Amino acid sequence: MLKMMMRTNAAASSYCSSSSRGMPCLHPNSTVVFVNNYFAFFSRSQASKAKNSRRRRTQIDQLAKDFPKITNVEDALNVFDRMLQLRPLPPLFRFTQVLCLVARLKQYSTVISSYNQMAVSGMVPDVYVLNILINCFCHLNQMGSSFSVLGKLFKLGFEPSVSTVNTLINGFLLKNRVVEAAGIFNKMIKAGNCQPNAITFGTLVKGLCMKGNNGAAIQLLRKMEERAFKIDLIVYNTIINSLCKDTLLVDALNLFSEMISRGIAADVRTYTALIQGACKLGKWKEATRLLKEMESKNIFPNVHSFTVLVDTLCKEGMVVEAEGVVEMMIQRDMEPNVVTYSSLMNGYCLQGEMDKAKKVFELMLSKGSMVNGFSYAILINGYCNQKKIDEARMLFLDMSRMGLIQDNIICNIIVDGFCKVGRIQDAQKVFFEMQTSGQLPDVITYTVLLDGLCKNRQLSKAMQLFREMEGKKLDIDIKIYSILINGLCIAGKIKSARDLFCGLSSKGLQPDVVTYNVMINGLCLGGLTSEAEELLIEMEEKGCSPNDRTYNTIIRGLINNNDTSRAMVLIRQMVEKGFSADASTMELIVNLLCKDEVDPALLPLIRKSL
DNA sequence: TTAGGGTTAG
Repeated sequence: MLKMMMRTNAAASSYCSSSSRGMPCLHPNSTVVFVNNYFAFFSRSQASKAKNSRRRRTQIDQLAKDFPKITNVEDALNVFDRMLQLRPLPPLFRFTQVLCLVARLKQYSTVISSYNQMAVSGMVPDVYVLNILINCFCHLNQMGSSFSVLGKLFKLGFEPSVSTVNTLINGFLLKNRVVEAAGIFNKMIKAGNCQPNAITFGTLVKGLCMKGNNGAAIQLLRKMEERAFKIDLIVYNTIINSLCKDTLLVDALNLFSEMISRGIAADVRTYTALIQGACKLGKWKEATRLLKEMESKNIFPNVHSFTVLVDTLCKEGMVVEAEGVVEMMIQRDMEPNVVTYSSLMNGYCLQGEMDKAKKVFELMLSKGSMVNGFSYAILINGYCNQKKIDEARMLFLDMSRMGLIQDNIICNIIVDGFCKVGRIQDAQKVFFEMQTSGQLPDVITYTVLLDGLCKNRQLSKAMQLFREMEGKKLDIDIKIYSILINGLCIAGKIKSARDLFCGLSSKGLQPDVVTYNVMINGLCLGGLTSEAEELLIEMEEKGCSPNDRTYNTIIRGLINNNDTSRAMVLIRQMVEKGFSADASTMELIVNLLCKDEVDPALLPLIRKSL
């Protein structure tokens, strides 16, 4: 394990530092070393040669036999080290096999450091090895290094294969860099010596799905059909999964039927995606039907499938049922993984059952290396939502000790947590620490802090932050303007809020229901209830439907401004639309009833609204 | 021996 960690730490940087000098980390005289080794080997006696050759072949054969048994990085590296000690070295493809195994285990840095060891031993890479390296750098988000390897590929006199291009396209898509991915694809077509294959299209389908563009993904699938490319299970699964995530279960089931009618058998991933789609829509009967159908086809749910069930049940508030699924897994000798437990923990957090959530977290800790950044984020978020910021902060600090990265998502959670309890200085401290540690705040960090400053009546600091956002050319959307309009309203600057609201269309932005709600609230706070009512009419005319929050805000505004009769009209409207009074509106209505300020004829209506 | 598919957090 220690050996593996040392390799991983030395990994990518080793390649990059040398490649930045224009010389990737291959041994400078690798061919010479290889030839010297070769001749040194042949200079031995013939008898010794035959004996050694037999022994070496046996050793390599034994190592090759071990390959399928390798399920972890330690074993892979063990085999790799034994191979490196053999003289002469085993053929390159044996090393490539090990690199593949490690890459499949997602230990990309380890692949790179192992490659560097091969280079030091004098091995010259071929296209396969270089493609594996490019793939690893892509997964490590080091596209620059990927292109350095591509340069090396040319230098060695190779041509990029279709796999090289597919790997680079996938690398860009992994990072949402669709334009660059499309650029490589177009170059590939233009150059003509490397034609796209089914995997190229499969990769592009995945890219479109990642962007939520299911329609375009299906169109590409149809183009594949026109060009007689084989459409396999992976392409179908990619689109079915994307449709299910977007709760388009009917479309997913249609594609599923098409797939089956073409003789492509579904697998556990297909069914898992469909079950998730059904669960997300609360169609539990459909989920059960799919579960029975898959088992009737001898396709059995695995840890992923059960985890999807646990997650969706928890998000539907059915934590007891989710517990049952975890118990069922254990009964079936299926070990729940970090995602299963984290999902269950999230379920408890959503219910505010922090003690139970903490117990799951402790259970995970007791199982060794089961806790990851996600687990921390879920628990920290749970504590923040319960306004238990000190518990959240302790966990946040604990992450560094555990060697876990406090990424933007976690920092944003903790900044928000501090803001929600009014500890703006602590929130700002995390915000500044992010900048000094190189974990640059993103648009969500800014949004969270801006909201915190506004709600804690620190308007000048909020405006300063907003200007910083503009200066950094962050994508300032309608949510951010809603926060700012709300801040101005809370500070009593209704005119400024109204000016900002009226200027939205000139910025190409449309107010949404939240923007209308905060502006209506501001107008009510300023006693401008007639204008608030006009805005209610305007929003409906512009196709933005008011919600229960809109009605509650305006009704409270009218009551607070002693316009009981208009409040009653809007209570009627609210009830007719199926909305009801929230706790604070209810309190105001009850006060009115106590003061006999309500027409008794309206009592049945009020009862309905409560 | 290389490239495309499923689960958790703001």
